[in-house]
Amino acid sequence: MRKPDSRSLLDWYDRHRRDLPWRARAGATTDPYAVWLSEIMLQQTTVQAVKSYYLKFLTLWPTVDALASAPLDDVMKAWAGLGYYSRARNLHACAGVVAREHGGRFPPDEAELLLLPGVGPYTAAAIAAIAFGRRAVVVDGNVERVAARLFAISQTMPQAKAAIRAAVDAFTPKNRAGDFAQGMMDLGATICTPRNPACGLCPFMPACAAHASGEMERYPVRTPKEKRPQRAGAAFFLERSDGAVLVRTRPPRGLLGGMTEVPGTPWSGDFDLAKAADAAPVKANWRLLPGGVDHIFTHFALRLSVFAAKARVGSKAPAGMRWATHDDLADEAFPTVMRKVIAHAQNRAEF
DNA sequence: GACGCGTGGGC
DNA sequence: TGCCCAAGCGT
Repeated sequence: MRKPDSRSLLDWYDRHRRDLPWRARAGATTDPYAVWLSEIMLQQTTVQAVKSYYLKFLTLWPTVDALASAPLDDVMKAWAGLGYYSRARNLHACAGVVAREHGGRFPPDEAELLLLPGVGPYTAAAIAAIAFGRRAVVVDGNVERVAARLFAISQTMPQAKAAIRAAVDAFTPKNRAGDFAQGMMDLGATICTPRNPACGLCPFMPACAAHASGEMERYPVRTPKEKRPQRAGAAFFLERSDGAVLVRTRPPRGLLGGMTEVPGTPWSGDFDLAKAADAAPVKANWRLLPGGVDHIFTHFALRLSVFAAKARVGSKAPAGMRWATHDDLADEAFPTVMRKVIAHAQNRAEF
C-alpha cells in the first residue's frame, strides 16, 4: 500500500472544491470575519442549513464592528432556528472582544484565537489556516473520519482522538494548510462519507488502510448510543383579539437560553396532563387542543400538549411576561419548537 | 472526560 | 420509522 500524500489531496481539492458562499476564489484570501462567522455557524450544523443564515448575517452586519455594535436581542432573533443558541451569545461576545481589544481585527495566531469566546481547538485552527495561511492542525468530524479510515485507527471514539490528531499533524503540509484542511473536509463530506463512501473517486484509495481491509464503514469506531429519553409538558397559547400572543424570555443559559417561548410547564419524564391546567399563566377559558407538538432535541424527545385561550385587547401581561404583537411575531427569537407550538395553535383555532 | 446543547436531512 | 450524523464548545 502506498503512503498517503498531501499533494494528492491538494490536487483533488483544486479540481473538486465546493463553491461555498464563505469560500474565496482559488488563490484569493478571505476576510477573517467571514471565515470566523461561517466556522461558528458550521459547528455541528450542515452546510445547507448555514447558507441562508450566513448571507443574512453578512447583510445585516458586514463587519465585526457592526456585529459588536448590534443589540444581543437582534443577534438572537437572526440566529433563531439555527440551533445551539449559546453560539449566538458567544458570537456577539466574541465580536465585542475583537472590536474593543483587537481594534476590529482577528488575531492571526492560533493560541490567541483560542482565547476568544466560542472559539475552541477546531475553530482556532481553522481560522488560522484558512484566513491567515498559518500551518495548523485542523481536526473536525470529517477529518476524523478520513484519518481514522486512512490509517485504520481502531481505538474507539473519543479515545482515538489523540492518535487521529497525531496522524493528521504528521500529514499536514507546511504550505497551503488552509486548502489542505478544506480539502480534507470536502473529501469527508462528499467522498469519504459515513455510509457508502465513494472510494472509487477518492485520491487516497491506493493508500487507504480501511479500503484495503474492505471495512471502510467500521471507522471511526463508535460505541452505541443510549436510547433517547422522552419528556412531556404543556404550553399555554394565549392570543389577544388583536393577534398579540403572550410570551416570555427563557433564562440566558441552558436549553434554548435567551430565546422567546410561549409560557408552559417544565418538561419532565413524569408530566401529568391532568394537573397541567393548574400551571396556566392567567385565568382563562383554557381548552386543550387536539393532537400535540413533537420535537426531538439532542438528548431527549419532547411531546407538548397545547392549551389555547382568548384574551381581551386590554389584558395586562403577568409579571415576567409580555405581549408579542401580531406584526412582530415572525421576528421574535422563537426556536423551532416554539414555532411548531404557535403553528399548531393557530391551525386549530376553530376548536 | 462526560455531559448538555438544536435542528434538519439521509437512508 | 428510528437512528445517525453535521466544519464543536463550555463547563
